Amino acid sequence: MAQRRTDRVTISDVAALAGVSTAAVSKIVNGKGSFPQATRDRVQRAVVQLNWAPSAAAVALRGARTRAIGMVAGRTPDVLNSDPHFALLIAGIESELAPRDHGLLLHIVGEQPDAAERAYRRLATERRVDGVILTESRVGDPRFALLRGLRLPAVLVGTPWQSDPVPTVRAAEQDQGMADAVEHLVGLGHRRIGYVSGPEDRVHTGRRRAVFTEALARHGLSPSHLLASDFAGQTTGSLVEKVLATADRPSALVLANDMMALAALAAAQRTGRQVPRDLSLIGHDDLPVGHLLHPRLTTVRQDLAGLGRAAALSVLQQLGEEPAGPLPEVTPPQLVVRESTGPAPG
Amino acid sequence: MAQRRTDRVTISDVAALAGVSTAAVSKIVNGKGSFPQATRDRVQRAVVQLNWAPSAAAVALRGARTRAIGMVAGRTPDVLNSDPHFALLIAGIESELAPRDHGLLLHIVGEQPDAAERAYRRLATERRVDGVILTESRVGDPRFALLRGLRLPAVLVGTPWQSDPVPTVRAAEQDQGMADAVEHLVGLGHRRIGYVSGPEDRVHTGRRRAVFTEALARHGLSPSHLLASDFAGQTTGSLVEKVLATADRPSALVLANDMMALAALAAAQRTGRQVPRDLSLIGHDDLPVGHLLHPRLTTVRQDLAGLGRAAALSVLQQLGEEPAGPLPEVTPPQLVVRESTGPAPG
DNA sequence: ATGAAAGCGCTAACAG
DNA sequence: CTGTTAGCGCTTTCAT
Repeated sequence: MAQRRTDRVTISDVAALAGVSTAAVSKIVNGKGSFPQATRDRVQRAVVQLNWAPSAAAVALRGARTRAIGMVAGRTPDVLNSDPHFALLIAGIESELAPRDHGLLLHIVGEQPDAAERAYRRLATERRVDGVILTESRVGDPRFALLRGLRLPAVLVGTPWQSDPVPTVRAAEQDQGMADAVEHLVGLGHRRIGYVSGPEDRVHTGRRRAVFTEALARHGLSPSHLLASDFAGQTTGSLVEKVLATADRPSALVLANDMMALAALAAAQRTGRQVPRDLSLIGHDDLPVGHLLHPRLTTVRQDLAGLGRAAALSVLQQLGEEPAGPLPEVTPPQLVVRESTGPAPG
Repeated sequence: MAQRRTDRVTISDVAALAGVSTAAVSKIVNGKGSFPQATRDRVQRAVVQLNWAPSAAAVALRGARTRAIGMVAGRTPDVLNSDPHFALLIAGIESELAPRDHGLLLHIVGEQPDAAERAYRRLATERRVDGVILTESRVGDPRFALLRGLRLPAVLVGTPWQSDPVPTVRAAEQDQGMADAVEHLVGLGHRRIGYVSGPEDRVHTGRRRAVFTEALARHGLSPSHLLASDFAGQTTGSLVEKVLATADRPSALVLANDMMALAALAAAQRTGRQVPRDLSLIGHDDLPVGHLLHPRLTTVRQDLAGLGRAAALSVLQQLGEEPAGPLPEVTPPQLVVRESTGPAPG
């Protein structure tokens, strides 16, 4: 009796144990043909007993589907870390991929533009993934063209740079949250309201600032300050410290994300201001950290997990893995009033 | 002339264009045989022109190597988010995998124990990855046995539960940071020092608490409080608020990570205490957020990126993808004194 | 209803 | 030095 290598159990081992052909095993496991219950049971038992599962490589080679989705984060570790919205997004993505037996192949590359491009290119040419999820839409984003050339299905989470070059998932009423934030502040009597934006190359940066400005304009107001920061909390901190030291300082500040708001809060405390007594603060995203601050952060909540779920489903639909149909609703950005906003001072 | 499908360029296309056999292409691309420069050039040109790269699936099927490493995070999205140390770790891992052309396949599953097990099992049986990186060593961790049964190479980042059941990467002098933290506090005159620990099922929880207690004992002191919290900042916040309301409250608190310290800081402020005047606080990990707080957080820095790098290299060595040899040094945990610690009150 | 056989794209033996 | 060939593990016609 021939001694097979004990490693690597294959479909043939299962077939042998069940006393059927490999073709039968394949069909039964994939629910294809129609077999007598007895046969099906024998095969199922053999599968379990041998702890067998089809080799992903063989399946991929055969059918050209890898059952993996790619994601490339073009950020330095540090910045990635200080903007934890990624984690929420990824969790949402995974929650749809996992039950459908798809994996998420993650690449964190530096900020050099060609590093990201190389990563996408390899994902495509090596056929490691069936599709990719794009985040952090940028001005003049070169990835759409690249991915199209690579014929790699993709979804963008967020606002595309120009026309819809690639399927996109985003919340309806995208701008309402920011508009509400401004209303809230104005309603509290604030007149000197500033905005601290993130990196200029992000598409949403310009957009949110525009919404902010327009919302103020509806009250005959204009921004007291338009500060350009980045995602590094340090920058925001020193920027805000500087502004608070001036005579025409704002009584309220809206910031592009919660980590920046956290930095602003510290800056305020450092310069002896109290929040919200001397300065109101509104963040963006509603990251868990906002609850942990004192005062608790008023913020514009984004349904990051929902966006992740919708994005995953969207690629899956493009791949024909998921029946076409409307994507699940993503909850629109929504103002969550907590403790960091209050009446305008004196 | 036969019209090939325009899609999916394969090695045969390259071979045809270069006028050689597929074997020649394979060898030249992989630097195996020895060929005249002219041939090599023709092949290289064809590769570039066709934008070809070997199909990962075919290579994997052939060689049984997928060039991917797996990681399973058994956490709920929210908890994952509030403990961003993952991001730093992953960044470290990627920084070694990427240049060696390996991917990181990430699975975020819930906290149900069997979810993680299923994930590992599938990673192994479907042969989606060549090895895995384990984090968050737990008491009675069932993963070692599982992975061994699955014959899936693995490394653990952190302290194993018992004997070394699986290769492990960690810093030398693991306990020095915590010991220094206690020294620092005692040196500042603190006598009532408490510790707020994370989930009991983590191996490091008991260990760090023990080191804390021993370090105090060297000064004839014992912990004023030993609080058992979890990673949800909320829990820590209310725990700390409660303790601060008592008469025998601590004058200093050491916390199991920086997010918990952040929560403690807010709790202190909420109950009208000033840090560090009324209460000194020491965190753990040195996450970027610590810089952004006011006061800036004194913390025990962990070289998370270094751990990630070492872990990646360690699996790669097990796989024979990387020459055996000593792993890079991981910087030992180190006390970073900033502003959240000060002289004991009164 | 079930099995034999071809072939997905690649590489390692083996010929020439 | 270079090409032919076999086969990795699986699925899918096509026969039986």
